Amino acid sequence: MAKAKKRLSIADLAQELGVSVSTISRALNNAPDVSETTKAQVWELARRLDFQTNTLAAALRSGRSNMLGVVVPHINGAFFPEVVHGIEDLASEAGFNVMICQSNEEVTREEKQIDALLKAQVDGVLVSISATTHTFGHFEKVRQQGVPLVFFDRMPDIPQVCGVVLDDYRGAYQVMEHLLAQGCRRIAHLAGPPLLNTTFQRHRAYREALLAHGLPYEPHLVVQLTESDMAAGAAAMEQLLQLPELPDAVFAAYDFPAGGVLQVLEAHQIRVPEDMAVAGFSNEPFTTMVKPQLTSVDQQARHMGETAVKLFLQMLKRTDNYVGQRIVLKPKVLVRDSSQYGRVAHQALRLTR
Amino acid sequence: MAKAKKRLSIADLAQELGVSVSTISRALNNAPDVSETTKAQVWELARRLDFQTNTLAAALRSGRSNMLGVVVPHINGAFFPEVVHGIEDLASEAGFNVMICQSNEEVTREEKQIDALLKAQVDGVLVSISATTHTFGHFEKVRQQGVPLVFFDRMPDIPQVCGVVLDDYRGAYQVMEHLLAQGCRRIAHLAGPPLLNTTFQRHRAYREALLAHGLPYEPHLVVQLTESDMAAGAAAMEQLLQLPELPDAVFAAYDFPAGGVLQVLEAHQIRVPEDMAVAGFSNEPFTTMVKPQLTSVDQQARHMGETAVKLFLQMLKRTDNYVGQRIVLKPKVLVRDSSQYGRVAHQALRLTR
DNA sequence: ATGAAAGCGCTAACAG
DNA sequence: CTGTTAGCGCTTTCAT
Repeated sequence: MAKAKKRLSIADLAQELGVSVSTISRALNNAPDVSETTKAQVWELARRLDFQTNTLAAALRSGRSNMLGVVVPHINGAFFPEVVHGIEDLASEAGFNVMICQSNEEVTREEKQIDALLKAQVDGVLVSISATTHTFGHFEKVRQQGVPLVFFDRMPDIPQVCGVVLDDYRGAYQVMEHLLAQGCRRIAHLAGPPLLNTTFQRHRAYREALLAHGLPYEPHLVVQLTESDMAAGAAAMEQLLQLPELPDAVFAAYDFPAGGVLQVLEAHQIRVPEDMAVAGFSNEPFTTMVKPQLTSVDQQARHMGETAVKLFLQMLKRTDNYVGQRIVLKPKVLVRDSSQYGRVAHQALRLTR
Repeated sequence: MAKAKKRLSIADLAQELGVSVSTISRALNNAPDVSETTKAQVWELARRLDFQTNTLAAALRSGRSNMLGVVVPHINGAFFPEVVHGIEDLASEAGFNVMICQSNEEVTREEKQIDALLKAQVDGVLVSISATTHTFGHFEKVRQQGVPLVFFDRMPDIPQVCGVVLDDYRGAYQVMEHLLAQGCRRIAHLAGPPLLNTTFQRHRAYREALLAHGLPYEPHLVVQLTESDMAAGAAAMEQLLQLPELPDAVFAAYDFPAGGVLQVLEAHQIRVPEDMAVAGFSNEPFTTMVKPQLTSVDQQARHMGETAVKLFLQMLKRTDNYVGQRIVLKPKVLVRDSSQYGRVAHQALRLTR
């Protein structure tokens, strides 16, 4: 195996072509003030020698790295991967390389990741905060360094943030209206982290929809999930089954717990949706694979990712202290058999909230 | 909003403390030859001023970036995210930052990602190749630059590669033995990309298990999947249903297609496993949420990720032309209701192949 | 249209 | 134990 050869630098190309390094640099960057002939020569030589410009050096000198940092809480399930897809598509189109980091739902890790990104001199940071993020100093730091900061889906509750979110309230409210329209009157809720905007809104919609329909908000019908996986949903359902009076519907803040609910109900031979309707949130692919298929809410993942990048590009163009906008995407409720009596073909809910 | 202040450099710290930059550098890097007192002073000052060492400059100068590049075909499903978790855990423990890239199952993208990683001067590259990777020049380039290269799960068929894979053959063979033991005699196979080592081995095991049991290998019972999602599995099953004589079992190379199979069978009111047994591969979480629960094979995702990092660390320590080893992990067959008549509590298969 | 030269912020000899 | 110094490879004025 060949010993690590010294990589060539633009100086090598310069020497080879008998021009200066600056000419090489300009040619490689397609600067407007280089003659077409030299430019062609340089590119040809670079191609022939398989020259790779050292991005580190370029970034160090220019202050721009052409890298976009992305911090997500995790990449389980379909949502975040799909968002990341959207991000990558648009970002690479715009000439940026994307660096993905997982915070693992831990603030400390999130802080470290942000630090690492900043140190790597990324040109922008896109973040969906962790469930344990209740301090925001690390985000301030990003802004102080003049690095565009865009949030997506999960957004901190601080002023002047730029980002794109789903209208979680609306999505959840529509689910509730649907359940209520189906005749459910004792609806339980499996709630996500109360400090996340997303699950907070879903919970709020749950509550307000009940009240708007003259039903009481009963705290013992609300179970706080500690995880967002199947097991957590199953545990929550077991807990609900201890109640003297059972709910007639369960609305979970995430799909996986809703899946756990279905399992427990089946084990207890409780029919869905006849005895109990079930709905989740996220439109995970598995929701159409379970029986009955799970009612859920589409979160526009891909669109969200693309929008985040667009916001970033906007910030990049504007002045230093431009504070971007906040975009809200419309959710799409997908009514399926787990909540639908009689399996009537059902149009998307038309809501007049 | 504050205007992007100039970030401080070690020169600033040096001036502040009245020492030289090299002392600062050494202190910050915990070099052994710095007095504890100065070291403490430096760290204290750095902390107080919230100094961030510029990794770009450090990497440019030292040639080491403390970054590990990871290229995966995608991050859908649970497998690759889990592997990535394993990688991140061990890598961050060893002081490396992980940069995740998706090839999207496209060689061209894979090549670009590798180039980008190389340009960013990563200290190592961990790759699971795309389904369309049939040329390997980009991997050669990695080696030529002396950058440790480790494959995981999907590995190119070239000599002297270092990596960690699952014993896909064994896993698939065990599934087949299980199906045969259950009395299945006309087993269909939904095959993955024939040029990927993983799915190639699963297919080979399918074939050889049949032959070993005196059964014919019938090409029309093998459907080549074009995607690895539910829809592809559903389409494949519809195709199998056209056969004059139906199979009595379906072994899919991936879980999601197997899920699609279940759906189609249910739509056609074909009972599982009584009329047709079904098995997948990957042990996706949803496999325990469908009804009947899906027999599958655990791929040791986390362990695989950790092993890949260990291999990388080994290569880092060795000489330039050390070619790492190839590690094979044992799969674990998980027999569930989709293939198990009579729902007998079943131990993990004990195999004497 | 091209070249010369000054760094970006840091590390690593080498010298004390 | 600490300081001096020469770059890492590139971009970017400022000249020409």
